[in-house]
Amino acid sequence: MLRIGDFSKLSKVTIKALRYYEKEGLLIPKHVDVFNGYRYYESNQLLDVARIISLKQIGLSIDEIKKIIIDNESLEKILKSRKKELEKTIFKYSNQLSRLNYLLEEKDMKEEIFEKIVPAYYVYYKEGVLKDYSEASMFILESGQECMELNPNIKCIEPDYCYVNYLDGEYKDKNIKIRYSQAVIKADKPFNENNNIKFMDIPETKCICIYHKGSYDTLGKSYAKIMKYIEDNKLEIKDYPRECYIDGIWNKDNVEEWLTEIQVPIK
Amino acid sequence: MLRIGDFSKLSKVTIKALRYYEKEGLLIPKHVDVFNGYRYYESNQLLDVARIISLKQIGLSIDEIKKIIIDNESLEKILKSRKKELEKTIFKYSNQLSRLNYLLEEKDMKEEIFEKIVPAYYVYYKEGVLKDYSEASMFILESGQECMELNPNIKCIEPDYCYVNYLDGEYKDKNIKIRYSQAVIKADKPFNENNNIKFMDIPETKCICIYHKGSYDTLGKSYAKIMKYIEDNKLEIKDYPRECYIDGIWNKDNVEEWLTEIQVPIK
DNA sequence: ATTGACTCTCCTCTTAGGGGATACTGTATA
DNA sequence: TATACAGTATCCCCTAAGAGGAGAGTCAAT
Repeated sequence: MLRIGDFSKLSKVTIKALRYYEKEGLLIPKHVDVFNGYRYYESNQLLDVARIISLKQIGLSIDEIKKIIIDNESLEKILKSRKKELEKTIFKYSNQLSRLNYLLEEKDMKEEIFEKIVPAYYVYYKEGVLKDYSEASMFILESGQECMELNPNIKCIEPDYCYVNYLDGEYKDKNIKIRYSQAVIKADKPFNENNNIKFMDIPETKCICIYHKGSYDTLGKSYAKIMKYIEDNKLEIKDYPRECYIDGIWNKDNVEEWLTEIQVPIK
Repeated sequence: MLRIGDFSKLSKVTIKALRYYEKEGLLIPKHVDVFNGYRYYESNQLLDVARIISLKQIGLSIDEIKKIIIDNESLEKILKSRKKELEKTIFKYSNQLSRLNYLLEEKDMKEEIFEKIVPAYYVYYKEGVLKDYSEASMFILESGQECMELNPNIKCIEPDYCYVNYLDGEYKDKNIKIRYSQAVIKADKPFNENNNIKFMDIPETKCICIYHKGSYDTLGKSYAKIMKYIEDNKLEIKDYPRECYIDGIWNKDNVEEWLTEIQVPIK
């Protein structure tokens, strides 16, 4: 019979861990002295501790190991679920590494691009063609008015979520095909549509995002950055980028304070 | 000014997290109402939260992010150290996956092989050639006696650690070249050696291990298992396997209870 | 005035033990 | 035989990054 210290040295498992495994019911010493509480292990319990260590070394949690050893659950089932989890984990960390390398390669190392999951929304939208960018704000304003006339009781969500998609495949500065969308609160009855104003559900989407501060003249730079990022990290674009307006002429006089977010939906 | 709920929706960061970041000094709301404690954020703080999220998404801890944002430490330094850590992490999980796949491929899925770090020891050893395996126990016994005669005050470590290496490159059942080693407590003066008994330090070693229960006749099966494991997981053997004796004829009458551990040093 | 949605602080919980305090035991030495 | 010291026991606090919930206060609309 071995006292805990010797058993610990033989098994190379710390005394703390052995006591913890006992508490969890994973490894009960063969004998515990009634008077002084000393734990006594038998050398063949090294087999039991080896099993625990082996399972730990493929990354199973104590709870999972308990399921296997105590509740006699199917090892295969647990291993398969662990495998899936492990593959996900490795994918996650590979992603992180890729982003990290991207950052280290950039000279300025601007850590401003991030990922988020944009929830599902219900939006009205209007498409149109602009002669040039200066018409954009008017287009947006008119879309809102037209929708309100059509549906006087409609309400935008709060906080606001509205964005523009550029529907041309390439960059243009004339005859720009545009779609303006604004998230609204769904009502019991469907809203009225017309030739211009339509409604649709947009699903939850994972997006790569960047905030753009200041004038819209330099938006192109932010687009370029985010596109380079997506390319470098081998991500796949799933839909038109969304240009979301947060602060602008409507609430900030100083153009330096305008804030726009570009969201690129990815797979 | 945005209340925490709206700021949370805009940034897609939970309220709990926002409060936590404030507590950590990472993101202080622009204004806190003195009377009711309400936090008010400005929309341009979305840029700050984006930076935090971006750094979190390459796996930096809050403490590391604090170093960057609050203490203004070199981003490059932190990113590089994170990169090293990340590469280690990915290696670790890839290892786990490889072991997991090994287990899933085996029909019986015996999770009995494990890895451990065997500490450094100081050992005496004796080499010799056995006519066949039946001579082994005698060889071991005589080694011990010879060493004791040479060094009457020598003491083995407790618990015992002793093992045999088979020095032939291939399997043999006659004229087996063997080395028996036993860990002892180092003394102030070096011990006496002779032509048979030598001393050496063995360094700390990472080993793949398996316990073998029962008669030595079936040790070959355990060797085969562990070697297949090492091959399947593409590990590199660094030294002769150690056959460590834990329980045997000296303390257990029943051969079924004999316990032996095979340790294969790897890189 | 009331209701319901928001917000506040404070508390506990999560993993797998590690570190340390304090008290008791067992054994070897003087 | 007394003592020193190494080993063991239990108990409590700590980890990271919030999540979950309790209980109380606050805001805006009806």
